[in-house]
Amino acid sequence: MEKKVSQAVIRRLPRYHTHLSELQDMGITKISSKDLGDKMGLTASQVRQDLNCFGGFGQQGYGYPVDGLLDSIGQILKLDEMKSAVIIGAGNLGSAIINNFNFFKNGFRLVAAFDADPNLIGTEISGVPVYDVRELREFCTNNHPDVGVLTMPKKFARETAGILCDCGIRGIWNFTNIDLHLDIDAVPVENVHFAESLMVLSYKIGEKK
Amino acid sequence: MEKKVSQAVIRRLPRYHTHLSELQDMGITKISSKDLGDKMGLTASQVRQDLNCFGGFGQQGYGYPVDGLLDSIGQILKLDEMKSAVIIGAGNLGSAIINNFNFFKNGFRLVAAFDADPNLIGTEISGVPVYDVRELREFCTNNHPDVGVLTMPKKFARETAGILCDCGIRGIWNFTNIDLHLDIDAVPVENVHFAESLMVLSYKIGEKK
DNA sequence: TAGATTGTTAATCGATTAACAATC
DNA sequence: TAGATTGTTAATCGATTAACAATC
Repeated sequence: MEKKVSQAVIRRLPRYHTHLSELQDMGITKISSKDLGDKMGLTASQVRQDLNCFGGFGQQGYGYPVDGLLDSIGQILKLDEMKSAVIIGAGNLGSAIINNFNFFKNGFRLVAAFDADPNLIGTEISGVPVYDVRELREFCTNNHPDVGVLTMPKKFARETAGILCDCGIRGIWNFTNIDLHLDIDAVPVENVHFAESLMVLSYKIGEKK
Repeated sequence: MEKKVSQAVIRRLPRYHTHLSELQDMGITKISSKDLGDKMGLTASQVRQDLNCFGGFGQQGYGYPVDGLLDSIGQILKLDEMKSAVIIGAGNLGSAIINNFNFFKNGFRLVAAFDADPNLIGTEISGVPVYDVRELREFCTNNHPDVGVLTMPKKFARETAGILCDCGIRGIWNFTNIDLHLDIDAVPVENVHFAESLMVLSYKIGEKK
C-alpha cells in the first residue's frame, strides 16, 4: 500500500462505494471488473488498476465479492472511524445540510452548529444545538471536533477557517464560493462549489448547440 | 477555437472566472500568468496553455487585462446568454438553493419549482412559484426550460430526468446521490455529490495521520 | 480440465511543464 | 532600447489502456 495514490483514483473511490452499495441493495454478490466498469463508465482495466492501488480484492476467474469490496473501500475511505463535525452558518444552506445530509452514514457525528443570528442561537435543528459563533473558538478548544463545515456568508470564510485551524481542526468542508485550496496547506479542504458546477453545465450546453 | 478542449481545462474555467472577479473587485487591472497562477495554485505555463485554448487574450511584455479576460471567460462559459431553469424538489435542499443561490449571476432565470407536497404547492419561495410535480411534463412541453435542477429524493431522480429529457431539456444539474453520468448521453449532466465530497475529505484526513 | 477473470507489466495516450523566439 | 511576458513548440511526466501470464 506504499505506492502513492493519485488524486484521480481517490476521487473515484466514493463512486465505487456508491455503485457497490447499489449492487448490494440489488442482492448481487459478485461482480467482474468488466461489469463494474460498464456500470460506472470506466474500462475494466482501469477498475483493476484502481483497486490494486490498495490490494488484491478479487479472485481470478471469479471477479470481486461485492460485500467484501464494499467493506474494504469503506475502510480505505475511513467511513468506519467515527469523526465529529461542527457546522458554522445555520441559515438556509446550513440548516438544509443539517436536516438532509446523513452525516452518520458517512462516518460523522454533527455535534454543534454556530451562527450569529440571535433568533437561531439557543435553538436546535434536527437535534443539533445552535451556539453563538463567538463561542466557536472556545468550543473547538475544549471539544476538538475533527471537521468544520463552512456554510456562512463567504466574507467570513477565511476568518472562520483560521479559527478552526488554530484549534487543530483536521479537515474543512467548504460550501462557500471561496477558493480555500491553497491557503492552509496543512489541513485538507474539500470544496463544494455550486457556482462552478453550474458554470461548467452552462459551458457544456453551449458546446452542444 | 477548433482544438478539442479537455475536461480538465473546462473545470478550471470557472475558477479563473472566480479569481479574476476577485482581482477586479480589488481594482487590479492587469495580471501576468505567473501571478494568476500563484494565486490559483497553477504554473504560469499552465495558465497560458489553458487560456490559449480559446484565444490570445494577453499581450507580450504586459500580461492579461483583468476586465477583458473576465469578460471573455464569461462568454466562453456562456454566462452572458440568459437561460431558464426549473427545480424539482422544493424541500429543505431545494428551498435552500432557491433562497440562496444566485441563479441570475450565473446566467439563469429560475422560472418554476415543483413538489409533491400539498402544503408547498401553490406557494412561492423567494418569488418562485411551486407547482404540482404532476404538472412537470406539461409545463416543460409548453415552456421548454433549458435546465432542470434535481433536488428531490433520489428514488425519483431517474424518472424525473426521463421526463425532462423527453421534453427536450438541455442540461441537468443533479444534487441527488445518484450517478446520472452515463444514462443520458445526449444531455449534459453536472453532479453535485455532497457525500462523495465528504468521503474524499474523510480519506484525506486519514492520510494525514 | 477448460473457461473466466484477475493482477501486473508494457504500450499508448494525454496533460503538464519547460524552453524560447516573438513582440509589446 | 531593454525588460518583461506572451504564445507556442518540444520535453517530460503521469494516467489510461492493452496485453497476457497466473490462477481460481
